[in-house]
Amino acid sequence: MKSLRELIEEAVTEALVAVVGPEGAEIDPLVRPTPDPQFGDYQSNVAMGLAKRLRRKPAEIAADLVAALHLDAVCEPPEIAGPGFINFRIRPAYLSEVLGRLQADPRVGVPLAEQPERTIVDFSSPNLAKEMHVGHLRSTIIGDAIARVLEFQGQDVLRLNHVGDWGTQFGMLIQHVRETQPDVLQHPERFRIDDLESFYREAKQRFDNDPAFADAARRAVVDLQSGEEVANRLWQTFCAESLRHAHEIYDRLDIRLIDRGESFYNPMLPEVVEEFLARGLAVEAEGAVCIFLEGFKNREGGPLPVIIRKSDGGYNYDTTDLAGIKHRVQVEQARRIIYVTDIRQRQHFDMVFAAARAIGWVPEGTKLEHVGFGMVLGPDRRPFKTREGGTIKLKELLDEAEARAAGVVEAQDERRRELSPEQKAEIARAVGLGAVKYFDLSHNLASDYVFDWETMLALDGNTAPYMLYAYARIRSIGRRAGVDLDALPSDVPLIIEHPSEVALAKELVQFPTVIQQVAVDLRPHLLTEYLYGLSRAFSTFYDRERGVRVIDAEPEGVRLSRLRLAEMTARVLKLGLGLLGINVVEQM
RNA sequence: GCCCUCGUAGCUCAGUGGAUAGAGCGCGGGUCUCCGGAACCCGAAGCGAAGGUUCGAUUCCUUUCGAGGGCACCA
Repeated sequence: MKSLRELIEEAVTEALVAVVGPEGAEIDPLVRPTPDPQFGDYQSNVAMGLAKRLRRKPAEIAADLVAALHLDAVCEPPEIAGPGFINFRIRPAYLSEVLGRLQADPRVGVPLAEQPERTIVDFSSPNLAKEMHVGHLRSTIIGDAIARVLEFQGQDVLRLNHVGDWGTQFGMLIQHVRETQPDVLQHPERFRIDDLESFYREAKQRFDNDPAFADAARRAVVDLQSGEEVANRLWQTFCAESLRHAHEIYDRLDIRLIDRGESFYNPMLPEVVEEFLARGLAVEAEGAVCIFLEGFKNREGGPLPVIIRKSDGGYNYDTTDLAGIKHRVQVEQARRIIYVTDIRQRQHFDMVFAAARAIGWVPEGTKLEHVGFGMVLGPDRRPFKTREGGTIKLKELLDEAEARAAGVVEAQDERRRELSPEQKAEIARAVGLGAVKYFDLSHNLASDYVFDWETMLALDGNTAPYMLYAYARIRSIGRRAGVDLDALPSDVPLIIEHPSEVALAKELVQFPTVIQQVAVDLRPHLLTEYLYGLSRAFSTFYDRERGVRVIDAEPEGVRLSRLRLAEMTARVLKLGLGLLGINVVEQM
């Protein structure tokens, strides 16, 4: 189904053809939402730009366009305002017709992809040598939300956890453990993530301060690569325990991921280098195999290469990522590959994408996209750390979120004292985890944000507690009205008359457009903005001064219509929050 | 030095080549005998700066100031 905006765009384009001739079809009709409801819902700004070209006054052109428009079923007669704006106001009758079609649709108008697009979302991707920490939060949350939106569209999504399970850090760990913890080899089952964390710290310190150990660590990497048994057993133990730990976090966050670490691509690395060399796209420079691409410069202004084989013969993440692209395109048949990492890696991905395209691995129309996000900052506006300067473990952060949320729930409950301890715990979990996710997703991707418990757990404003409360309260309307909102007839005649009903209806019909936009732009905060706006529209609808009666509305037809509007609002909230990875609760 | 991201209200954040730049918190004032006030209404207060393109720029371009980040064998 076409969106309102598309309908108007098509009509304006048709009018343009009528007014200026066939080339009118090529003109952007410049249809936009209006900045102010007094100007209607949409406006076309095309007349102003045409004035010079046609040597006529914009208002006259606008008048001709309006005369040629056929939108009677959708809009009130368009008005010309200001220097030549054409203003469109959607007819309430049209809104109720559209909503009437959506009320029986569990997808609320979001179309299912006719031709699912094979899509890979590469996200979370922790380094397996360490416990998951706050640095992994954003990729995990954002990647999951993006995957959920694309899955809801019916795309064929593969969620890949490109874990760091290879490289020098494992050499350090292996060597350190081999020297100091013979026990681990005998009893790998006793080995826990906490041990890994402290081993890593110790190993890192030795690596930085003891050249002999550093050498041994590098040799341990060689052992690992050459299949030496002890090194490999240790490596497998580390990886297994790390992944077990990571999936505890994922389960808690309700996130599914397929682990496919860097080591998966190891066998493909030599041929990546060979292929670039054979095609003449890579050359040896300073002992390393480099791809020099147009437009990338180093600090001295010289060329900046993609290094695919180091001078010591080893491979790095450029090589692995290139192998990854090749595999994902050729074996996985991906048509869209989305990398969710922090924005500092933007240049790396720009270069790797360019290299992959240069060698022809990426067919026309296949999209490689980097979703880069900003840092999580502490109250001091520095990268978020513990008071002692250590990293903040994800597990502890989630624990604290739930504990703090429990306090919020308790304070709410004091007004009513009707929730059981189990209910409170469930609500605290939903609110706490929801708060962390929602706060993250509601920020513009590229900007850093300050991690602030108070703001994210506030009951007012654009927060998870507010949204969850909004949902719970609407559900309670059903209970109080003695109606099962989920069992309303699927063809309730919708009466959209009061301004607050019109405003709410306009919000509801926008849902498919917003989902579409998030899927294209990969910006989850567009969805949080929308859901917040929807909640506010409902708030006005339900307000005793500005809104309408609902539970006790008369006659029955009006009451049913308004209950349906409430139900649809709840449904969109639940669906929308669900696409952000946030679970709702029926009571709060 | 080059490149990237970003500078919007006291604070935390949205936003658009178009008509008067929006929320939340905080602040000042007011309303409703309140379907669970997630109340509601009014008000003060802002596009870092300067140029340019444009009928129109907060948005695009240039310069400049400021913040953070990246810049050859870590990922």
